[in-house]
Amino acid sequence: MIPLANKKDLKPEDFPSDIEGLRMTRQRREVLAVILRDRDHPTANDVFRRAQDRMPTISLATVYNCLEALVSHNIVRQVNLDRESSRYCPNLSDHCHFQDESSGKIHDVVFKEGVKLEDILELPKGTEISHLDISLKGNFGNK
Amino acid sequence: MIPLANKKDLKPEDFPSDIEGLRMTRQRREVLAVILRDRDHPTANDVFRRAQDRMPTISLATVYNCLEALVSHNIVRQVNLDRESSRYCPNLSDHCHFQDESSGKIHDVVFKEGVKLEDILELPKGTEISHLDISLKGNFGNK
DNA sequence: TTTCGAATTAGAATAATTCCAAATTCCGGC
DNA sequence: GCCGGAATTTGGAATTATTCTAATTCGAAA
Repeated sequence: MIPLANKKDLKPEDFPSDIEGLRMTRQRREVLAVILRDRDHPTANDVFRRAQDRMPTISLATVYNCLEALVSHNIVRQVNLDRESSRYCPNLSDHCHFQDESSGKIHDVVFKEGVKLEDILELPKGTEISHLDISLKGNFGNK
Repeated sequence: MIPLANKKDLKPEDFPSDIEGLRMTRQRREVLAVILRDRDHPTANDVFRRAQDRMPTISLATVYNCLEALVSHNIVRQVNLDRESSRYCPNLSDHCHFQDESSGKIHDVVFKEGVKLEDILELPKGTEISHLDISLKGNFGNK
């Protein structure tokens, strides 16, 4: 179900040649590897700089192309907080994002067991949800 | 608590000279009046075009300035969906946003009675939430 | 009425992202 | 292995929303 979620140390060249119907090119492997390795919700530009370590000729446009391909094939998730640049996240399970205001860092937060949207929101009957985005900002108590 | 939420038909010139500690200039009144009148979550540019009807000399920069002043004084709320331009909303009560994928229109959705965040999310004890954003995308069933 | 800080303005600047057209790579069939 | 068409990559230009800047205007208080 989340085939790649735990493959933190898989080398790019070991990825299968096709993931979720997406042909894995050299660049796409590299971009994906960066996102799986450093799970700190990097921006496109972060990914670009990191990918350059192993692939100095990769271009920013390609990073954007790869990210869009990976996102549209549900291999990685795009995270938007306010008007900041998009960030990318290899965690595909249902979760939301908490931004610590003192560090700016983003943490994944999961739902409590058994929570369903219909229990929380007044939605017209029959409403179909295709995307859900929850983001929080605040501070951890122990500070 | 939500002093302006229902003042749909208040004329700009009738606004008090100070709202939530913000001095109400001619331009700020006009911008606020537009947001209170048309509750369709306009973008800054929408607000600009509408404000020009009654105030042809207002500038886009001013609209941005006014919006930022109104938002930071908690008089209107800024709504960000994905990477689209920010939208503005006079509804200050706790609610979230549902974007109908077929029309693009945005609807307010409220929480069910008594729902609390701590009941829904696995948050480290003591976490303080300063901002919460929930947005949904999908379709109404009856279509 | 004068004054002074705040607000407004037009236009330039910025930043993230997308677009474009050319060059390269990939892959199946010969 | 070689060829052709399709997909991908690339650098740079273009776009878009928003912010910045510096000059001007406004407006409340003295």
